[in-house]
Amino acid sequence: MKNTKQREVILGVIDKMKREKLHYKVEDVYLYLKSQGYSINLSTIYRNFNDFVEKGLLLKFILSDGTAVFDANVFEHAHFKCLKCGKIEDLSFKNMGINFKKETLESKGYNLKNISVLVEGLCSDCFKKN
Amino acid sequence: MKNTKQREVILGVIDKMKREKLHYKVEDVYLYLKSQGYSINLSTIYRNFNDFVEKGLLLKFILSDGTAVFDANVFEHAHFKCLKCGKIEDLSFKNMGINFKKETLESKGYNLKNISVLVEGLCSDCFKKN
DNA sequence: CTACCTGCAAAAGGTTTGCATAGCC
DNA sequence: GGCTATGCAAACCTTTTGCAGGTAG
Repeated sequence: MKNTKQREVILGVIDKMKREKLHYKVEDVYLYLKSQGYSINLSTIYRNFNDFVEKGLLLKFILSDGTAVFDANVFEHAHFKCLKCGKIEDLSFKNMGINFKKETLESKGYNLKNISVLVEGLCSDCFKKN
Repeated sequence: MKNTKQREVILGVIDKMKREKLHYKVEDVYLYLKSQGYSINLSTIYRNFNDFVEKGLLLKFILSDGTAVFDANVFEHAHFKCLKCGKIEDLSFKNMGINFKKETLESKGYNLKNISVLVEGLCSDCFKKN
């Protein structure tokens, strides 16, 4: 993997995502970079983010509308998405009452690769306004 | 909602899905109906299946490749998808160690609409062949 | 120099939509 | 007859891909 200017900038975004617990779609990354004065091609973002997912630096999950979201928190956890304001938050498995018994499947010969838990609804702000 | 020939046929598919625990994408429904001698437009399948989801007769979830899958089992449960053969199976929350503490979020003012749990990996058959 | 990256434009794949026609009720 | 549903084609959106040119090592 070569050190290109684009990759450097993208790694900066990933770092920001990690520090600020942000959940970005490719489009979000693109717009954010644009706002910072960088013009990086969408394909480049797609390629790099997907590469970083494979490398385990990022986690990718799919919303109910089918679009992909990237998360720099790669520790196993769940997500909440507000259907009104679009906000996405991390939820810990423990707090949500999830204690995955992987053995249940593994003892039957299954090989698990990834687990995705998505909770959708209204966040408290949006629910109040209803 | 009117009783059309197409709707009747589609309800038949949903009944079959329920009895045989099938998980169909729109394309699957289309091909199945074709194999049975029916030629129903894809749009019609999309519109009807989405209507039935809203009515609570079907459940819809999204795979990691972004495509939608319909399930006639609307009882809260998780799904396993084999990344090699594509097979989809139901998993009970209980067996998987999931005991959703909805109150955790509800007590904070959230209003939950749906919870989607997707486990992906290799089923035992495919894992053996690896 | 060579392999890998990027930008661009086009393609792909799934899903939705506008419109005219058909068919329940 | 009026209103809903369907078929068809086109539009949409996100994501992927082929290719030509650019750049790091």
